[in-house]
Order: sequence, then structure tokens, then C-alpha cells
Amino acid sequence: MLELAILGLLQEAPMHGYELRKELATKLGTLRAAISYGTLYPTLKRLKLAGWISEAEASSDIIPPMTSKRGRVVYKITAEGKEHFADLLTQTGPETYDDAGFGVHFTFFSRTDRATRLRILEGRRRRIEERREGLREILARAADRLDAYTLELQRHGLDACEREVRWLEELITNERSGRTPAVRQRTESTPEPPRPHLDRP
Amino acid sequence: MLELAILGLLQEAPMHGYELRKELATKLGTLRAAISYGTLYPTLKRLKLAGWISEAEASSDIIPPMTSKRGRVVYKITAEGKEHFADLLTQTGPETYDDAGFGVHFTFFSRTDRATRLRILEGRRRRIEERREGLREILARAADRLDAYTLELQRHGLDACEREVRWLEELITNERSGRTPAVRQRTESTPEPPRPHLDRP
DNA sequence: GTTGCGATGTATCGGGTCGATACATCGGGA
DNA sequence: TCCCGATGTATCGACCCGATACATCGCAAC
Repeated sequence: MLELAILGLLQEAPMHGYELRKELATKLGTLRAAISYGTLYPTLKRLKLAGWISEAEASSDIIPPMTSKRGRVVYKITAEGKEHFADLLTQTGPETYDDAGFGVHFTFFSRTDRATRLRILEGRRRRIEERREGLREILARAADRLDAYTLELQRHGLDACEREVRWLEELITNERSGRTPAVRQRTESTPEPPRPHLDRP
Repeated sequence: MLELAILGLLQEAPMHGYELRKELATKLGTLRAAISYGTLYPTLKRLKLAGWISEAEASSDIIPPMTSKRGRVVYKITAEGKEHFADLLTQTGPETYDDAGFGVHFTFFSRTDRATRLRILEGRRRRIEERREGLREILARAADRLDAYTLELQRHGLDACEREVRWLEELITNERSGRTPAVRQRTESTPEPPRPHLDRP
């Protein structure tokens, strides 16, 4: 789903590889350390070959050229690329619901309609609920067979799943009730404020 | 680090591929859905070639044969494999601290000494703290440049990091104070018990 | 002042991992 | 009887990461 991320960022502004990497790092800071160049550059090549992006004229606009051979390569999105981006963003396959896929989709939620957002949020919730049930199964059935550390790992994983589901529920409720973006705001350095209970107002 | 996982499981009992996959699913339920066969079988081949594991005699022990051509292939760990497993388990490279690596190491914590456990727990904590600081940076510096959804994603990620760090602190404290396995126990179906505050007794 | 290091940049390679797929047997229920 | 789901082994293409190489620029320390 790096494809989706690149297309999304290039829709905001033309960029070159290095810049894309930095932007990805701040936008997807949660999910991955940073996109590897071994992924990024081949993907750019692939997208260019597919016609979704093209090289922008080096002379133009804000970005200063590098005054040397092998200068930076600035890419911009094409009309076909925009179409493709919209398709990818709306589509809800299984890969939409895993950590990486969901994260990228969520990042571009502001460019989608509410129906799509709800579909994706509910799909993700379902995915996490399945994982949660799997963990409960394990803790119920195989608890005596596992050592203390493994058990602790499962419990911790279960905690994380339950928390994730609650987060998703909140977002879904917000979407349904009309408040488009998330509402919760946190004051710095108060580690555990009692979450404002806003499901079912 | 699938290598480490396979070696660890085969140390408990000889197994064939399908069984390994199931065992991995229950032991590492948290981290990955299930190991893909496209990963598992090539890895088994590789480990066998390296001499860490070998094919067990089909006739022997508990597991019934399949009475047909291309029966199941049971693997067992070799002496060199046990050595290699111990080395891998003790060693603390960067890959020890990412999600997958840490999870596998943690699963086999009961087979390590306390010093190693502490090294790994602290390395993991450091890793998560770095991610946390990165997220705080983003939320402090780039907050106005990001839309509400992206911000919410970062906040959620930050929450997860803080929680993870707290969990690790708890484990580290326990290790240091002599209680080897984790202490916390949860009663079923009470979703949010106030965590027994046991840092600094 | 020059030397050297860190940030900026593009690019490739090997290897690990996934998802889909193919093939084959076995047990049990419709 | 017939078919479906669990049990099994195996491969292929695609994706992605980490390490590495190469090259320039600005700045700071010596």
C-alpha cells in the first residue's frame, strides 16, 4: 500500500524521493520507522511506468535544482494517477484492514466520503475483534500449557486489541453522529485522563 | 526471526510443518496472524541445510504416519541447532527490539537468564521510547500542518507507545525485584480493572 | 583554510515474508 | 455416495527491508 501513500502525497504537491520519505515518516509515524529506499525508488519507477505519476520539469517552481549531474528527480501525479488514487482509497479488500493498509487509508480519510470511512472503520474493527477472539481462545484453552512469559504476552496483546476496538468504536460513533474528525483532545503531561464517554449521547 | 521461533519449538518436541504453524499461531498469537507456508517450508529447508535441524525417522514415536506417498516430514533439532538457538536468544542486535523479534524473544524468556531478559527488555523500552519521542516531535512541530484524522492517528500511536513503555517498566521492575514471571492477573469480563500499582513497592 | 562530518539525494542487491495457488489424503456428515 | 473441511507439503510472484555505494552541499572545528 505504499502505492496509495505516494499517490496521496503527490496529490498535495510534487515531490522527489527524499522528500516523500520524510513526509511519509511524519504522516505515518505510528506505523513504520521510515520507508526504505529499497522500496521507495523501485515503487516510483513502477508507478511512473504504469502512468500514475510522471517526472516534473526540473527547471520549474520552488524547489531549487542541485547544480550537478544526477540532480533530484521531482515527480507529480497524473490525471490517471488521481483516478487510481480515488479507486484505491474507496476499495475495501482484506489488505485494507491490516496495520499498514488501515494506517494509510486512515491518513487520507479527509479525502473520502463518510460511507467509505465507515466501511473501513468497521472492517478494521472486525479484523481486530477476530484477533481478540483468537487471543481469548488461546488464554481460555491453552493457558495451562503455556509458561508465564508467553501468557503475559498474550494478555498484553489482548489488552491492546480491546483498546483498539474501543478506539474504533469511538471513531465510528463520531462518524455516524456527524462529527467528522475525532473529538478527543488531550492536555499534555496528564497521562491518563478519564476518557470522555461519548458513545451513545 | 522465524528461525529462532522454529528452533525454540523444536527444542520442546519434534514436529512437522503444519504442527509448527499451529504452535506458532498460539504462541505468537499477538504478533502475526499465522506464519505463511511460503515462509515456513523454505525456512525449514534452509535450517536443515545449515545443520540446525534434521529429519526425524518417520517410523518412530507418537505421531502416526500418513500411509501414503509424500507423507509428513518430521523435523527435530540437532546439537548444533541447540547451540545456535542459545546464541540467538542471548544476542541483542537491533532486530531483537522490533515487534517481531522482541515477541519471539519474549516467548522464550523462560529459557534465558535474568541478565539477558533485562538487556532485551531495556533495549525494547529504548526503542519504543524513541518512537514515542518521534511522535511527540511530530505532534508538537507539525500539528498545524496535519488534518484531524492524521493527528488522531498520531495521538493514538502515542497512547500505544506510552502504554507499552509502562508495561515494559513493570516487567523490568519485576525482573529486578526477583519475581521472575509477570504478576498481574485479570479476572475475566471485568474490562478495566485499576492496574495494581506495583512500580516502586 | 582545509578537513571532515552530517544532511541531502538517487540507486541497487540480497534476502525474508506474504498471499495465492496447486496437489493430495483423510474423516465424517448429508 | 458424495462432497466438504481439516490435514499436509510445496512453489511462485510480489512486496518490502537493511545494507551498501556513490555523489554533493553546508557548516563547524581544528
